[in-house]
Amino acid sequence: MSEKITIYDIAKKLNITAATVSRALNNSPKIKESTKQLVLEAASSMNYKQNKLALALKSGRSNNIGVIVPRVDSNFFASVIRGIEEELYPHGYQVIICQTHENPKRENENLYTLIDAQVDGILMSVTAVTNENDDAFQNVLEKNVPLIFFDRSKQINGVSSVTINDFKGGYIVTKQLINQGCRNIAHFSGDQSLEIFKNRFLGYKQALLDSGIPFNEKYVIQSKSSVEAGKNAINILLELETPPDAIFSSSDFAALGAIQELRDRNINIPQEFCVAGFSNEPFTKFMELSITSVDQSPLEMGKMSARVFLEQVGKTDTIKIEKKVVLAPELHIRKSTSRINS
Amino acid sequence: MSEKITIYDIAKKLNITAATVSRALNNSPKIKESTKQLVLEAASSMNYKQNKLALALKSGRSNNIGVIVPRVDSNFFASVIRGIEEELYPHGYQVIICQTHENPKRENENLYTLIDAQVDGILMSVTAVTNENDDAFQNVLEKNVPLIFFDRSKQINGVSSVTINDFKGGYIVTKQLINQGCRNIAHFSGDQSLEIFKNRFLGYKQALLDSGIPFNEKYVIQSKSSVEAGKNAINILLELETPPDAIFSSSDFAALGAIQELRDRNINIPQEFCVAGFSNEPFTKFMELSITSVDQSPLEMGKMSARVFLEQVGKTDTIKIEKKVVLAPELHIRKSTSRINS
DNA sequence: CTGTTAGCGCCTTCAT
DNA sequence: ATGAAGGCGCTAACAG
Repeated sequence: MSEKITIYDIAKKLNITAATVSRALNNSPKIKESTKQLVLEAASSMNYKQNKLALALKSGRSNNIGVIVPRVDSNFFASVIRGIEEELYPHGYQVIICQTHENPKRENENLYTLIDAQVDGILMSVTAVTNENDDAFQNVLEKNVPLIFFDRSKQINGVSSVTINDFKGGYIVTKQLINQGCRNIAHFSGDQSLEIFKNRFLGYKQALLDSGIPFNEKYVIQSKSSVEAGKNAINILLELETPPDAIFSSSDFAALGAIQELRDRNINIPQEFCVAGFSNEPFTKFMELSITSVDQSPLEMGKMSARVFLEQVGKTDTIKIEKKVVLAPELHIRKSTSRINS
Repeated sequence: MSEKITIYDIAKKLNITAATVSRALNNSPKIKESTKQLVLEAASSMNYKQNKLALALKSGRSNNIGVIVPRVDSNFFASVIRGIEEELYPHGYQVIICQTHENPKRENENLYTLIDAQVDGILMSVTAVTNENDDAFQNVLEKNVPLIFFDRSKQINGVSSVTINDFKGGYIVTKQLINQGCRNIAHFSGDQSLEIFKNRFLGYKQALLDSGIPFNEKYVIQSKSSVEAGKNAINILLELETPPDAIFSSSDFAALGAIQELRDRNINIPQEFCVAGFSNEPFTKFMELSITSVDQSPLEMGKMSARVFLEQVGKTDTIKIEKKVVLAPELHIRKSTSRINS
């Protein structure tokens, strides 16, 4: 019952050859309509299933695409993956998930593993910008496997990317803080070797300049994306002789940490202190004191990455199609930075 | 440069045969140490990579396992997937993700697609309990592909599952509400054709009985897992002539909706009304009015499912190893049900 | 210890 | 319109 049945079994039953069966199944025009019917019926009655592995071996295409992310249990990455899967599903691609856990070595392994597995493309968010993985990326390109970066990208010739305009994101959120009357605006940044964090920072800086507010280096703190890190960071800032009156955090989690700490110190938000985050994590909306944040439209980012992949796949041209898609960030203004209505 | 190089290329270069190369690469004891070295060196210098597809075709094993979930962008499922990936990674398995979007038809397609793709196992959370997909499940079993349910399971002979004790979860959370002095405890349930929701409900009911509190059918409302659904549900309850003074919701999102609505009506939580949820979504902890919820240890559930798979894979015995792992739920008591400290 | 051969399941020229 | 034969890359008897 569970025996694998092949086109040879069908051929034998019909007293024809496997080649004919193959052609019939693939709807080749060279096959007589009558035999085509015969084959189709036999195939379904015998419960025939094409062996994708054999097909993949023969064609060199696996119909799998690999997705590499730092971790899958974050709302942002999970949403991107959802978008990718939804977009690729109708095209018959399966999505293979890899996690780096922010470890460049894992990233390296994942890249080689996916290539070994003969994926038809790799969509990924870069973990770090060491160049120790350059060989792995080169390997991907040499194998002519489409490589697409989303969100966290890396400058490599011939590689497409889908990102948001992080500079603008940083800019508009900072402007909002300024509009609320804040003048001593601090910034929690991530690892600035990653472009996304660098650009958010630059947007922040530019907004200050454009408003005639001097940039203060002491107001910029590099912190991890966690509640704990946010608490630590705000504590450092509050020790300054001129403590800030607002924070733009590159991470919603760090923003939350700051808020919790401020509250413990009975500092009124948003009246005395405004806080804004980045990523629009679900909880920012749900909080009683909802948190202003910049949305990165992860679902759309995933879908767009998938579309870029679909455009590139199969194109054997050595002329690399390098496509840079930049999505617009969207500021969600909430209570944590709304002095007007509070 | 990007040409695929095979064991034949290595063989040719070394004037030996491909079989020898294969054996050397696989560290066969029959190969002279010296030639083994030669082969290894040649392989690395020629940048040889094994073609997994050919291997898979030959062995019938793909080293891929399929994971089917309703959606990937929920903290619970994402965490389970993370657990699965982490556990299987050291064993060389890749994880293929499929989403059903709660659509039985998609579930059916996903099952067949994964079998077509020759996955070595399927780990899944069932979408619905129609029996329209019975053929698809049977197909999996006939192909002798290990099938493991996590969280949402389905009673099928020979299929293992990893779940939590939902009955107990419903029981302990209801007990907590009773301990806080609540006597008119309502329940938001999910689709009770799914065992998890049925069991949470039964636990709730039992807790009431054990405390001598009469069960009131009108207090049980079936609602979707969304903020909006929670609002609708609470509004219905508040119309009753004896409105409840507490809710145990099978969904954190619905619990949140209820809380928002209660707050709009200036009903004091937890003093006048207690609310508890289920799943321990991140936001339940982050809220200023943190929400009591039952943790399902999704990471552990994922790892455990993976381990059960690893135990079963390769066992060709027709004696099916049916293993039922039940994890303990953990109640996280927070402000929404804590009258003592507030 | 190494070479020869066959085959995993499918597709695709080349004949007929 | 169909059959025959070779090969995708690798492994596993079976020889020697």
